[in-house]
Amino acid sequence: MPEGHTIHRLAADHFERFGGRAVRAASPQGKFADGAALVDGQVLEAAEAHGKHLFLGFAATGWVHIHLGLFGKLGFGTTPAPPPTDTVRLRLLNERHYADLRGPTACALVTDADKQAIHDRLGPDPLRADDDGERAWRRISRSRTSVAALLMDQKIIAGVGNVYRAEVLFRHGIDPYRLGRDLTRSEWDAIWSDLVVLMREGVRNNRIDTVRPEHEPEAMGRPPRVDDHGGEVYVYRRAAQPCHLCGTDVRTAELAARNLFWCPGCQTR
DNA sequence: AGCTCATGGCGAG
DNA sequence: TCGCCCTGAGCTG
Repeated sequence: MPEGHTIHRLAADHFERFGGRAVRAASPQGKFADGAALVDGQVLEAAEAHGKHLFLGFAATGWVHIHLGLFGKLGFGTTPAPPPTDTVRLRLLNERHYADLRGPTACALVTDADKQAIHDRLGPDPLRADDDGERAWRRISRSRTSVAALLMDQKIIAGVGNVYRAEVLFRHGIDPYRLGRDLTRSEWDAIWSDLVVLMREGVRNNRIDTVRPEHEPEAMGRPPRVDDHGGEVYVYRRAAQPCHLCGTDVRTAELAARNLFWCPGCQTR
């Protein structure tokens, strides 16, 4: 269950384990049997992420395009690899490592042109060094859509998911129902640069932590918090619990078939 | 055993 | 806006 930080981390993890050498590839589940057969024995030459899309580059074969969707998972292990279960869409293997892909929305061989078309339809990614928030701002500043919906739109900005959306809006005190065109330039600049910092830290730690040091439970005089999804957050999945800062109950609502979380006490701008 | 829910996204209408 | 696709964990019974 990934946001962009997970995918960038997976790209680096793949290259570290499999880069520059021939890999064995198989599709125990069968849905990628043809692709796996073409990749089998090829050298992994690149691993790249844009938003939630992962690309594994094999010179003779092209790119394996992977999108995990909501349920997909990639798990690494060291050899000897156990027999794959029947849901493994793709297993990569070398002398030392294996990687099992399960439940992806997409796993397909694509050409350079196909890959470029995917880049072209995605917005700037806070984790890509050459990207900046300019293109996103142009669309946001003209949009009558809520900033909450815009942040989840991968054509506008790539890699942000439901957790980063909720948390970055909290950190900037912004009401999620504000319209894009009502955002100020300086508010957007602050959101973008904050996402760069938060998501880089997400890649490093392989989890989403958004709580500022001065708001950590210890600093607030509260007992350490046990979190059920692996990171320290302000509002995500904390519906009806008191806000860490103001004590107001965190609210939740459905927006475009996803759960939105925010603090009505803090997010008033 | 069956249900619900989850850090996503696509295409049909 | 809705239905649909993909998997697995954590309930309930």
